Amino acid sequence: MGGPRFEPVRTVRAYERIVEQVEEAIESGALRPGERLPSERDLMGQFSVSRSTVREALRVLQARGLVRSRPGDPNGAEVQPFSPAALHKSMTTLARVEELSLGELVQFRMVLDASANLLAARLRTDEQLAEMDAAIAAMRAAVEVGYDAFSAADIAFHDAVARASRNKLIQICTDVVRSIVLGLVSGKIAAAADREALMRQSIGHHEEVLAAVRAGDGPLAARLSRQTMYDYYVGYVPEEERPALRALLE
Amino acid sequence: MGGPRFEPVRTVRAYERIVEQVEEAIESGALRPGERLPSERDLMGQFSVSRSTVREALRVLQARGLVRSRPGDPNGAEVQPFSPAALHKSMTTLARVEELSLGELVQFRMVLDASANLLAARLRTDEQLAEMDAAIAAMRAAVEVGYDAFSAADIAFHDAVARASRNKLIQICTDVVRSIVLGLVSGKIAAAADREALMRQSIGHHEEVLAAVRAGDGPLAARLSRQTMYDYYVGYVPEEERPALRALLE
DNA sequence: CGTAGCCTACTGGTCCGACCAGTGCACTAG
DNA sequence: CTAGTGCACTGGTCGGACCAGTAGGCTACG
Repeated sequence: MGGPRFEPVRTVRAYERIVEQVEEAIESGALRPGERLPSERDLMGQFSVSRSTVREALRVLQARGLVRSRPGDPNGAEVQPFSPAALHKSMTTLARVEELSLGELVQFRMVLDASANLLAARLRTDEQLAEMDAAIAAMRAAVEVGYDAFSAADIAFHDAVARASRNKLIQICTDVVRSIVLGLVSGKIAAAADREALMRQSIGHHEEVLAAVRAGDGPLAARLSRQTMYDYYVGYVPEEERPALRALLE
Repeated sequence: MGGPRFEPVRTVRAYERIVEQVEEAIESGALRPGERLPSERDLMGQFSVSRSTVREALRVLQARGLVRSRPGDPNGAEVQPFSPAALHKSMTTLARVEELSLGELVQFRMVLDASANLLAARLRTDEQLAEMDAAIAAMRAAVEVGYDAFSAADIAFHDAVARASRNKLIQICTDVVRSIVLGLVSGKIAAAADREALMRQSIGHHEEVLAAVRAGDGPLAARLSRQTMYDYYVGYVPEEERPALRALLE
């Protein structure tokens, strides 16, 4: 006590510092999507490391979704536009190793979608309303075509609402969680005997939601959207998880 | 048209298949946290690839937070328990490259925290209520100590609420987004001249929220928690973003 | 003169062999 | 029985090598 407070030295791997530098360049905007990194052989000169080290750094950057390399490309790795792929990957991992239940996922979707509708009722433009109209029309047309087309139109509707919320975080999380949920249940829905009735019911619910959004009644839109999602998925959620879902419905 | 529909062949890198196999083993539970992978030199034998390839695969797995290697460790890489670190990383990247505004982040926290409170009002145990009581007591005690202690107690309160919601996704996303927000504003709060008044006001708000949770009034708890967060952060949100935040307040 | 096709100079993907600084464990000397 | 010392192994890094693939310039043909 009393002496100088030494901090434990942290050994930093060479490849980590390369990752940091490139990451900083990308996140600060010095490197924009579409631009190219120098070739691996150039980079080993610039960083004064071996190619193995450069490559390990590039692997990490690629795993984070920041760059992409293609064999034979005369240019170096390409800086990628942001995509939620990495977010999606880690959330999917989370869902598997933490054993996220379908109930939790659906509950989260109810929360996000309701919030998106609440905001959309306030902030939507007429153009976005038209997109939602078009999506519902597509849903109606898709009932005859098949579940895949219906699901695509359904997604388009929810995406339009999410965009109208003007919150990118809501948009992206909605997208990520939805794809995980659909990965779990889409097979079951497609195989359900009464799927046509389900689809028609869902369309009616979506129309009610849209009417509330159009009228600017955010709380109503939020409540209806929660109910819509509950009705659509409750059949696939185990009995014991349903009360937690219903807790969101008042 | 009419001929057999060929699919484009996707060349799969060797290291990717190693990643897939190890990932599968971990996510399926065949490899549990704390267990060790074989050494890199063993793995090159098992997968019939060179060590460089093994190492690139391990770098990817490490970037995803699934394993961790330590130089000198006589055992191989250690399988890690899930941590939201990877999720945090990709969301932080998202916040930077997509230029997520503080307004969007705070709005998202309002949504998550309100939902957590809504659920907590229904599902909380007496033990969790006690934790929330303790956290508020700590907040009160910390006003004299300093902002860091206050912030820690504040986090403890919100964590207790999130746990009481019994939704791991809400817990983790709350945690991740909160740390990003605090990274943006904690310096400003600590330097604010009227921070003591802000802290006292915040404590009062938290007490009201807790009372609603204790009474089982979910909608009230949700509304109060939104207001609490709004009041706490609105000073740091640009004027033009505030209407979107207020849209959540009715 | 225009174009089809080849050639070359690169790229990234993979392999090999080597060295170093650490770590844990068994063995040994006290 | 313990304290200390090697040793055998680890991951981190290096350098060189080869391969398959690509793009773009060059050539030769029409």
